[in-house]
Amino acid sequence: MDVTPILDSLNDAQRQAVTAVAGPTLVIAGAGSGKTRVLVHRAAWLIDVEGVSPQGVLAVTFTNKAAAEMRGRIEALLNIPVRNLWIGTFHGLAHRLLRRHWREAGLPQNFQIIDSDDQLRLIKRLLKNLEIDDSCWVPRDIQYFINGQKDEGLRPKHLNDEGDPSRRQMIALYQAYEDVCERGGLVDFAELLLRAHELWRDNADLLAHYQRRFSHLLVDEFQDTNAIQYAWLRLLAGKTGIPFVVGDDDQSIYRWRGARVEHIYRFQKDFPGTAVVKLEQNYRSTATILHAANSVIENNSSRLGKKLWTEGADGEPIRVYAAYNERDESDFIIGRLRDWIDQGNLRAEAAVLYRSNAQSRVLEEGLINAGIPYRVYGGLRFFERTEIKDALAYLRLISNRNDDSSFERVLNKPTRGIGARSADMIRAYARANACPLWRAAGALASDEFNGRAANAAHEFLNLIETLARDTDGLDLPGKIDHVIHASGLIDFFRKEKGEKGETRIENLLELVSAGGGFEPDPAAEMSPLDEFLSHAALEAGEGQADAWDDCVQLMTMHSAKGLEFPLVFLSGMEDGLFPHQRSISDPKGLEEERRLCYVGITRAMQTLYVTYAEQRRLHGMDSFSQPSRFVAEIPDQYIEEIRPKVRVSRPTRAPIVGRTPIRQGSEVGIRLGQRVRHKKFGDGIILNCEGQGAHARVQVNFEDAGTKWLVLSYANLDLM
DNA sequence: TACTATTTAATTTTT
DNA sequence: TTAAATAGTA
Repeated sequence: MDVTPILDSLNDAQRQAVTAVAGPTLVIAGAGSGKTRVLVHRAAWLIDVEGVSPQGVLAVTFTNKAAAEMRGRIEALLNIPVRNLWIGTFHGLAHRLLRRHWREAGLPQNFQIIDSDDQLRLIKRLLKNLEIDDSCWVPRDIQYFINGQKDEGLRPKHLNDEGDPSRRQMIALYQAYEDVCERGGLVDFAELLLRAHELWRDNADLLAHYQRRFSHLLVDEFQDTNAIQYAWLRLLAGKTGIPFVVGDDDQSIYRWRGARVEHIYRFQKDFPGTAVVKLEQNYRSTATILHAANSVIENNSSRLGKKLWTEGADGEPIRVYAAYNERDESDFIIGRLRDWIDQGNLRAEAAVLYRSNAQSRVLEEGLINAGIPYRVYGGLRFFERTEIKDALAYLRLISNRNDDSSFERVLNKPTRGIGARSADMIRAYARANACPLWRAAGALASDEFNGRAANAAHEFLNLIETLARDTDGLDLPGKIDHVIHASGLIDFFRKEKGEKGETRIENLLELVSAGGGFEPDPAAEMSPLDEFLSHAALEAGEGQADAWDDCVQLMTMHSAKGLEFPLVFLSGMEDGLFPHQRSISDPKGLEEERRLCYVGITRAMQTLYVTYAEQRRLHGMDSFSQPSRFVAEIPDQYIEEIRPKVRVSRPTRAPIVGRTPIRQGSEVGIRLGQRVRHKKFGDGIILNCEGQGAHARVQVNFEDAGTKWLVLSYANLDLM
């Protein structure tokens, strides 16, 4: 057996990982250390050298993109298409299992997946139904609560209110939400994972079957697994399955989404005899950039510990620019981008990263003015557009009349005279009789509604029935085409003025061709339509098109994870913005921000600029800020400071040490997040600043007295 | 029912 | 500031 193609291109550590003996393996793969390569080559090694059947390998990732890339690369390496090899996202694989074993999972055969937007709407509707004030019970918070519990594997029955009435309410809402999903045959993202876990947990035979089948489990981005995903993996691994997990504890940036870095720390305990391989050699960045990254991340306490290094050159210093304000910052970045482009480089090889999406605005304005093409990552995706979701809702109703979520969405879209009043009555009836909206509408239409409303309701019910009948024999694109026309959606959007309606219609037509291009799995135990609908929920499509154009890349640091660019700008590096205000006081939150910074720095291959603004217009008010503490964590020797050419003279701010009283009429020591004491209101935190000199005001959130705006020169605040 | 005024709040995002 | 959601009006 010639193993050259599999091992040739690997370094020692990578080779050690790829050829690890058949036992649990934990690969700590630093940024740019060839993580995917190791995973791909490991799969090839198992199949080609160890003689493991492709059937016996399960590879799990977080994104569809990663899954597709892995499959492609494995096939390229082995030079054969590997069917039977299960590669997919956690959600995709869970979905596959649930479709296959819907009975055991306690689901209807035609269950449908709802995305987070559907979920939120469903919760809002639920609150309205139960007549709960949604200003008191914020739908988003409830959604967060429900998903958080599911991520931990907890059902309402597992939860205890601990005597806390608000918690009791949350649990009750969770239960009510579950009931609605159950009735409508709806499954949300977290539910996919939870159900798949319960499926195995409660069906020993089934579990045994899959345990026998999958001898090797390959896991990507292991640091991002949540409790239920990890539990699912451990169930599958059982006593004999061999997990091979790859991750980087320093790049864990999704704690707020349920990801638990701790899994990477406890892996060795859960799987005794684990071989640990560290990949620290970096093939992406200059030594200077790596030194900077290492220095920053060293400030985190809980780490496995790892130091990136390269055989490459030191490269350029990291350039730090202290801008006067956000406009100045943007001008500076654009100037450098210009130079870059003028030197004959590709625009697409430059990326401007920021902490939060709102920061893209100023940059975009500047880029437009400068006539530099750019692309912002992370917009609305195809299957998330309203018009597409409307069309999908019709299709879902055709497949399942009990889908309340879809029913509600299109009941009066286009308007057909079913106003808020009629809709309320339908909801009330459905609630009183614990039946789907569909049945409620039918009952009311032929019974209680007066002429006009009854007509409208009948019209809607008939429309759906007719659509179902008329599309019965059609193929998928035919069905979609018929539905978007016959439902009146096309006409509805045609009336929308401006270009908007036109785009919407184009998108709807695009949906038809998406249906045409969709290849249903012949082995699937469901209709191509249902399969397409699931696919739409599970794979929302590309964010923004034009990826092939040569554009400067604008994105958040989160979305930059996994990418690399020769030229990178980290913008808005200010305390309060990054680290973000909301994470700053929580040590765990701060460490995660620091990891995010580490991710940001390690995106850069050759040139890295770090910029911050001393003054920034935030939420319509000017505020002052200090450079991000992360900037100070980069040793001076790697930094070259660039000062603005023209400085507007303004008071300098002294470093804050101890309790410095604020001098009248000056903003010395003021920064967002600063703790202050007021003689009447007590202790608080500065949220915002405005104006200068005698007019300077600050907004302070007092622990007891709430949030107040104070004029600095009168307030006599003490810094804490 | 559609349009307009007002209020409110303001990370990060994939499935 | 501004986007989105809600309330009010024609």
